[in-house]
Amino acid sequence: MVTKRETPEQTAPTAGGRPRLLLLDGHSMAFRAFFALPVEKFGTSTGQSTNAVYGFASMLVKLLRDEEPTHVAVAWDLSGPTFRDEEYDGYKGGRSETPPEFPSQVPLTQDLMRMIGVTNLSAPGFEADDVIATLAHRGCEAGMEVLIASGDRDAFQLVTEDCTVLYPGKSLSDLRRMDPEAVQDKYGVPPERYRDLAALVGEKADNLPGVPGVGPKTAAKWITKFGSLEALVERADEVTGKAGQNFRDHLADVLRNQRLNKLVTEVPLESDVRDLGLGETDRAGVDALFDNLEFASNLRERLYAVVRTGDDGREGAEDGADVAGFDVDVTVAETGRVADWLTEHASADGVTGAAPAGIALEGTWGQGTGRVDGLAVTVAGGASLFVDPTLLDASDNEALAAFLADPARPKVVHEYKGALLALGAHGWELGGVVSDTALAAYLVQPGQRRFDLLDLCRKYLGLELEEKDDGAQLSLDLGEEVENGRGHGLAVRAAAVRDLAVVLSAELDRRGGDHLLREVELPLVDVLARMERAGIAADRPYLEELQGEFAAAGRAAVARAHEIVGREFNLGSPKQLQQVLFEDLGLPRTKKIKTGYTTDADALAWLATQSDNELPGVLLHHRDQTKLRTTVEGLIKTIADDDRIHTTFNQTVAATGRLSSTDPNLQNIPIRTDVGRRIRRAFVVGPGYQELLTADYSQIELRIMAHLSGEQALIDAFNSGYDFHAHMAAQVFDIDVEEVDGEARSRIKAMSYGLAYGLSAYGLSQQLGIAPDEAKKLMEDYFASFGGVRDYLHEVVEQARKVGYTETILGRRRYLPDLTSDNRQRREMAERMALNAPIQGSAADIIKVAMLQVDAALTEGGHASRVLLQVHDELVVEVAPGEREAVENLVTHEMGTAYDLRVPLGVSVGSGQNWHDAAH
DNA sequence: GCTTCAACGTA
DNA sequence: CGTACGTTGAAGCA
Repeated sequence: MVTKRETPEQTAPTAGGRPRLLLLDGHSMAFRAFFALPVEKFGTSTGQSTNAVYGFASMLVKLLRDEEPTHVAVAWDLSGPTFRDEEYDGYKGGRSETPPEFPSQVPLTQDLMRMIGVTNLSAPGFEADDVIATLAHRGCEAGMEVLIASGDRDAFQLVTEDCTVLYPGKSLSDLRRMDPEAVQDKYGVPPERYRDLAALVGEKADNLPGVPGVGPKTAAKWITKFGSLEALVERADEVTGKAGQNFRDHLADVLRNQRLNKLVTEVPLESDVRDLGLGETDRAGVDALFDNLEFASNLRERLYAVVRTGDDGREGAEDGADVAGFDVDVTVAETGRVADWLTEHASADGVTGAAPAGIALEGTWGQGTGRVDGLAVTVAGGASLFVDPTLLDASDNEALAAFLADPARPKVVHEYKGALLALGAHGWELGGVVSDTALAAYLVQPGQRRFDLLDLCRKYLGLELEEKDDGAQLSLDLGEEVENGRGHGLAVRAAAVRDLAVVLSAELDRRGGDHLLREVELPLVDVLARMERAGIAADRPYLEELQGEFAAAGRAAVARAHEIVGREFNLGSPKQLQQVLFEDLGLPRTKKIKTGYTTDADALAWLATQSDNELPGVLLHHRDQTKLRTTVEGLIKTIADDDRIHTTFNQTVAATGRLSSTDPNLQNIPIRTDVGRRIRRAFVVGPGYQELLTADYSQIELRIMAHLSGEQALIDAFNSGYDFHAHMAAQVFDIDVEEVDGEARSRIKAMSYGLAYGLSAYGLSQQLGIAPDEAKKLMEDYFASFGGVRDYLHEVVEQARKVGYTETILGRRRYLPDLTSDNRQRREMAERMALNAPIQGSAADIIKVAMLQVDAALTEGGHASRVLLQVHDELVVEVAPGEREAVENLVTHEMGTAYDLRVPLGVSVGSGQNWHDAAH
């Protein structure tokens, strides 16, 4: 699939060919692009809208490819007044407001043009149209063929045999060629009379009213009859009817319009048309810009295919033709003939490395299970099979099962884990999956939160897939209507997945994430699917007991609070709470928030110290009890029929590479307080198993900091064998480890952990409840011993600012365009993200590798024990009878050897009948 | 019924 | 003025 691209030759006119000048009206085309593409679908993770830039670029690429111009320029309006404003102060008056998402995209588009090698032009006091008119004029005089891309109809007056206007139709890519004949056909007048027509009709967008009741038809009729507007004015008396009277009444407007709509062909410009040759593209610049804008490969590839980049034909360049067409020739095979179809199109003895088949499912999944309502397989060439699982006979079922499970027949799918769960519920296995387009897209752009197939198609294939009213059906919105029989939409999805996988794979290669996909994320999907399917056993009666207890305590707190205040109010409402605390009781104000003053736990604790009033304390207690009650209630709701809780692990949500857990979230079950910790007793070993085992990494993030920074003092602290934080404290305060008291140890512990988050001296002081000066002193003392850490953190941010992204030990990137933001708040936020991402992300890398190793070792050792949960630095394993010692050794070993750091990976394990007792 | 906000649980 | 998540109830809107 990787082919060398031919060197484009459009910058050197073929022998005897005329030079061809392409002129674009920047603002008008960018504005068209803005409205052609939904702004909410085109934006970066940091809020920069990109629809106009994307649309403009993709239109330009199409023009470069189709028209092969030798010279290109984009003319832009400047913000100041033009001579037209001086002539008519209502000029462009009643224009509706520019959408706020638009203006910031103009300089971005201009930057892109410059990097591509296209000249940007503008002239003070003139509009872009005038610049274009001037260049068009000079181009024609120089014997060039001129093309003008503009969304402004005034450009039609420039049309000649040598000068064609490309005017956008319904979509941006659909540019209509307006040559003299086309103008005549459309308006009934030749281009040189177009101004006359426009003057009569008026231009609403420019606040230039024309003759009431006169549209293009009447205007053309008059101009044809009289020959020109000039002649028409002279013989105005001869014009009959109401329209004629209106014309005479509005003659001044018409003449003004005609003066204003004349484009100036003598704008003073520094550049000569000869200087507008298409220059060389700054590939690194474009790459960086596209990364910042979070554009991906399809547009990039199409662009590089049509410009001069200096390194054309380099290996690894993707052949654009492979995806450009997206020719889906879907034939939905009759159900009942599955075996035949598979034999014909997806034969088992097909060559190794054959193009993968795309798989798409209609169905649902979650809670560790799922259901398949429809399945489509699309192979190279577009042939597709649609299967309704309820209509299969035994032989079909067998053939399909064999195909799906066969690791030798490669497949690509969107949301692999969902497919495993849904298919698994029907007894089908899925093997040979070589890519998951959602996972691949996540690794390309980890900042995105959603990876809809539709969105990805738009983004990476430039295809507008349209969701039909009836749900899963998709059609191609490329002016080409497709039939939407049952299964057709699914087959299109499967085809789209195939094409997407190719594009994303190329993109991932470029970003060095290929290894991460193939060796870590993709294999992990199967492990996660089995974890979700297994679930963790829950003790329902115990949870219900807790619920009753927390509810009663909550009710008591409510009663007490009402008693104190002397009236009833909703303790759960921050708004009512503010009323009671600050208005009724007149307690001192706390920190300001959007909706008034905060009533969070810190603030309530502070309030408790500010007066003798019991209320803050009661509120705090109520908060605790309510939080615990809702947590317990949420858990009870999710207990499945098998008395187990099946969470969903999301692999494409956290920007740093961590997993997240939802429905319910089992990664935030209380542990810090004694009361909260009791909830963990509800997670118990299930029938047929002996106990739960937990294994966690100790101080993994700090160990990663030691590894990445190379700070010897920190490395030594891990190798000392002493209590880590106490050892660190001893270093900082220059005392013996035995002399370190609890206070010193906890301060240093907070300092160490805070570092990885970009904690400030102020933040540290807040957390430790000490003066800012004291916190600052603490930081200085800390860095006096561990300066290498500070140097490393600075270096990480600097490097990220330079290249635009951070990287983990396995090469997982996080893009942070805000590092160069002018907005201080955004920039500093991005800096903290930059220093945290490699640390948190590397820890995520390590535990993912550990999960794969543990899982493989359990299988290899023939153990029935299984991993149930992952909580960022901890694994929860359900241990089968008689396997405890073996599993404990195995887990400790595999977690400890997941990655070779400069310090050992500390692992501690514990086991017990429930999650609480398995702690250590 | 939907979204936004404040609040709070975990690593 | 500390990173990364998900869930809840209240409030405001349609």
